[in-house]
Amino acid sequence: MKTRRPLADSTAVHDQVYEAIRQALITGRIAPGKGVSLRSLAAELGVSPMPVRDAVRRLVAERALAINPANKRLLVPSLTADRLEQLSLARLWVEPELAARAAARADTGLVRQLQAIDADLDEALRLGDVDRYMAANHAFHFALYERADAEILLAMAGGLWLQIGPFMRVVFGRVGADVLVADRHAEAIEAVKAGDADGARRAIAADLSEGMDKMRLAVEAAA
Amino acid sequence: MKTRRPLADSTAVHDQVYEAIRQALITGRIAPGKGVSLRSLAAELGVSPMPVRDAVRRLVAERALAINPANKRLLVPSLTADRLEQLSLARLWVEPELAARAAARADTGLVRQLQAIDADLDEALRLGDVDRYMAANHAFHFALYERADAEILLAMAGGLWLQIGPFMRVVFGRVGADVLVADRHAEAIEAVKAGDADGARRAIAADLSEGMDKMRLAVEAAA
DNA sequence: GCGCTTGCATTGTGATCGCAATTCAGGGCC
DNA sequence: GGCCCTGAATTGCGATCACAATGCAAGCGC
Repeated sequence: MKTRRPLADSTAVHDQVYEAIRQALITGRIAPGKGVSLRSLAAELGVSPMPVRDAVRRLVAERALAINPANKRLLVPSLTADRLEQLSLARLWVEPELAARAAARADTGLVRQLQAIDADLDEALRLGDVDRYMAANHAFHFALYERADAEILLAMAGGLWLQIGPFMRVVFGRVGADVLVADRHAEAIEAVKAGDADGARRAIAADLSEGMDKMRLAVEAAA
Repeated sequence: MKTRRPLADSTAVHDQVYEAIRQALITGRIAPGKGVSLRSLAAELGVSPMPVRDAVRRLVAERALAINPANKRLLVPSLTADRLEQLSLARLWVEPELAARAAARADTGLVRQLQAIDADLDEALRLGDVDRYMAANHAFHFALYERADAEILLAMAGGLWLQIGPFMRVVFGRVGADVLVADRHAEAIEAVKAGDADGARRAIAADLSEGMDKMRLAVEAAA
């Protein structure tokens, strides 16, 4: 337990903690609205409260976690229609923009990479493996977005996905993953292959738009 | 030095530190590209390194500070044309959107508030008080945006202003504040008064667009 | 005189401790 | 039986210490 790690060779502990909590949030393992605590998280992850504090600060700054202003206690933000609407709007702006830039900078390597991820995604869908589907979907979008060479916009998109994560889990829990997909990815790949920026923008916008509509319905149904 | 504060009555220390560093960044008191350290900041602010760590984590998450990936040391992000372009794009999307929503929800109280701030802004301009001008400009925009009742978009706008802060200082250092203003604020106020969402959107978009163009020129001139 | 190396100062990270405040359960009182 | 009050446990915040690693500069060797 007390083994001191040589700090520089691998990622810092607070980064690992950050990733762990992030994944737990995205996959919905921590229920929205529920309260958490530094010490409980630390115990659960087998680390001291210190790196958890650092990770939590980051997550709060990214609005993936919230602080009850009265008692200053941590809690997972609740899923509201209002939040979803704002997140949808923001995603529908940034992500098509990133897709358009990426398409303009694409090469055959990217196309092959996207095709491979999309194949994996279809496989996950066929098997009904929700976790794998979500991972592949994330991988697909961000493999594309990274090519946009737009650090700030990319970070914005990452933050939005982090906040939208819990909503996705709600959708999958209600309607199943299969209804979510109406393959706009192939459309996007074609646009990328052709270097068609506007085509990629439209494909990604359509992809998001459909997904967010499903989430909206699921959230409304939950209320 | 060791006086323990009753924590609940006022804001926490790490929040005060956050605000202090934030202001220092926005007003350009810490030069971009320069390195800072937790202990030096702590000493400068007269607090222990601990709350500085918390504040810095937040600022890094908001990309107002950066970490040199090699030595993990802190530094103020440099001003590049690429960063400015992305920030401009993002601002030109969120802020007009916020303005439009605010205009739809406005009342006479907001109008009076905006008029008062704008008067203060003009006064600052007349006196050549750059700090006061920047504070008033910030106050004007966010008094409006807060009325949009869109927490997430508002936070996004806040993060963008924080990142754009150093650029503003560069502009003022080069061309002076007076050339920045071509009073779109009056135009915005009129739209708000009339509840004209699209008018407010256009006015704010024009305001930003002109300001960002000035910054672009200043940054290009610096290279 | 110049380059390299060694030693010290500084840096970020993590652990541990103390404090104030809130939360919650239990038990006594009416 | 229901209400309140009290005490223990939990929580977030801040301070201090320890440690590995990097940066920097003085001093040695050539």
